[in-house]
Amino acid sequence: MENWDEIRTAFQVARLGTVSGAAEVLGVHHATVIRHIDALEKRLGAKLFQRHARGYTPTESGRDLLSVAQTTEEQFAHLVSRIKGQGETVAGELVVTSIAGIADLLTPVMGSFQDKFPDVRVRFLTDMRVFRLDYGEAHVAIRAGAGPEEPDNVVQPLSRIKAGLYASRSYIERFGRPASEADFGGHRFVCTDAEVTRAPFHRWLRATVHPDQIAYAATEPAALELAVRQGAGIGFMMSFRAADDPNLVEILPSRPDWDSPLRIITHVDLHRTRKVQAFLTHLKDAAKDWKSCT
Amino acid sequence: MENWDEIRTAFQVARLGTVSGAAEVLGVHHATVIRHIDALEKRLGAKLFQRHARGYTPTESGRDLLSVAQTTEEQFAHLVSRIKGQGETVAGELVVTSIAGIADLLTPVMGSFQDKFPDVRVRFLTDMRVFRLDYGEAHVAIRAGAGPEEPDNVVQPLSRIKAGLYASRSYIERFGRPASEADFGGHRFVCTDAEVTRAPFHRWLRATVHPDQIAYAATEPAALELAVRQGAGIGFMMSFRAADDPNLVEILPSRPDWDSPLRIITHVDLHRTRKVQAFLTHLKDAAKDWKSCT
DNA sequence: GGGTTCATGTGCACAGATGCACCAAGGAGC
DNA sequence: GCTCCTTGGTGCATCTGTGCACATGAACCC
Repeated sequence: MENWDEIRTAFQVARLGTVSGAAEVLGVHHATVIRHIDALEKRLGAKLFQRHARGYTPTESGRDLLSVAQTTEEQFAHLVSRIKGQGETVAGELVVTSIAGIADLLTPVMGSFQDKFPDVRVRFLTDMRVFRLDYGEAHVAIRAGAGPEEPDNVVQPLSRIKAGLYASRSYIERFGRPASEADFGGHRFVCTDAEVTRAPFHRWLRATVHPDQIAYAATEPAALELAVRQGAGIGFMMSFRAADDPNLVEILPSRPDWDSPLRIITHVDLHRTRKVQAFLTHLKDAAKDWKSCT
Repeated sequence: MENWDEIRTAFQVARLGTVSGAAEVLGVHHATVIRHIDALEKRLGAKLFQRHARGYTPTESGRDLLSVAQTTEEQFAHLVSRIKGQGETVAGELVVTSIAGIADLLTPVMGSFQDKFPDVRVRFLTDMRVFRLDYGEAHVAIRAGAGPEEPDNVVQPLSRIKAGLYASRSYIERFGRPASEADFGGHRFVCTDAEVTRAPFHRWLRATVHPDQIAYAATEPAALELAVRQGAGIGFMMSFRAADDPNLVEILPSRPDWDSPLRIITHVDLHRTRKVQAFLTHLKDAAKDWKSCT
């Protein structure tokens, strides 16, 4: 069955009983209504209406169409009101994606957001690959570093994640503690395995120490972190993750160029919706409390 | 929500994920699809799809539309198959109307028809007023006499209802039995009250006997019949109704010009359907068995 | 019974929707 | 890194569908 508009026209004729009445409701000329009915009946090969001087009386088929189209109209009306209201309410699915490293920071934010808006179902996706906002994979992405800013995306700065150079007490007991950058000779380091890394502190580390000094390399950030904690070498960690571990010693004072700027990225189509705006506001509020760690 | 076709277009885009695919399925140019989506989103004030190089990905609203339109398409498909098959099956409602006088004859016909086609719901309407086929009030009408044949109606002869001139034995005991038409003087007659009657035997009676001889007149055919049975006078009765009453005596041999020709009338739009045809065949078969009474 | 009103039906002119051609851009595969 | 292919986007010519005017017929009211 092609041409749903003709069904809609026939529906109004069946409901009102006259072509003229249907034409007025539909906002078209009554000639159009007649032509729609004629075309529909011709294609169906069956009469939907009995024509007479007082109007159109639906046949059995016409009454069948009436009841089906009646529910269709109601369904569509509900659909429209849902869609129109959808931008105005804070409900439904909210998909947030970020790098795995800051999941600790974001999870409580998600939780309190859901407390505030119970109708929201949060999906928090962390994966190695970068989720694509323009494919509709997520509403909001939180990313680090200065990534490519695609034209369809809205980018907002969130906060700066401070990274520090740490070593475990067990490492210091074995290899000593370098007093400064000049004292790095002979020390062992932990660094990401990837040659090209976007993290500024890892770029700094690769530029500063000799490649042979990198005793432990891994692709997984969590693995690197564990290596530092277990004394495999001196390495970078997020300050907020190292802060509560008394076994870790900060080797050098933190430098601003090690910081990773966090950015909030939303697709321009979704950025305007109240749901996304509510989450952005909530996220920025929560980020103020991160100051102690950044 | 006006313009159901745009919803249908959006449905196919959401289902297939690409504008080109939807255009092919819908049999239109892909530019048309784009314009439909744009118009729909503009009117809704919400994005239904995220556009990207690999196609259109439905948003939350788009997925909502998808599921609603999915069921709509299925409903319409069912509707179409019902309507297309409706002319081919013998089921649903069958509305038959006739004059009250032959309800005795028709009721068993209805019963056996329903036995043969259990899916048919029969409505047998008898009323003083003439039901109008062109208003869809009935599928089949059985009428007597030579009525007006409207252009939209299909008229078929059914059979002839024989009428006879009867008197009760009690009447004959009191007033004697006329041997012939010439012997009618001094006798009492029962006739319809209406000056203009379409029944041929009543026209004959009014033309034959003096008005003063009409001792009993009524508008209701059943009342006239009862009057004859009770001995109020000599009067016409349907032969099939008088045959099984031993108390009634036929005064004159039946004449062909007293017969009422029965006609089957159907609306031209409904005449072709299998349901009506099945009933007409069944009715004509049954009418052959009426021969004994006609 | 005649005028009035409201209904459907149809020829014609126009406009908005459609199709076409072409362009641009992003993946996929080599 | 290259080309090929698929997909979306847009200006322009065309055509189908729409609106208008008018005709026609039936029912209703005075």
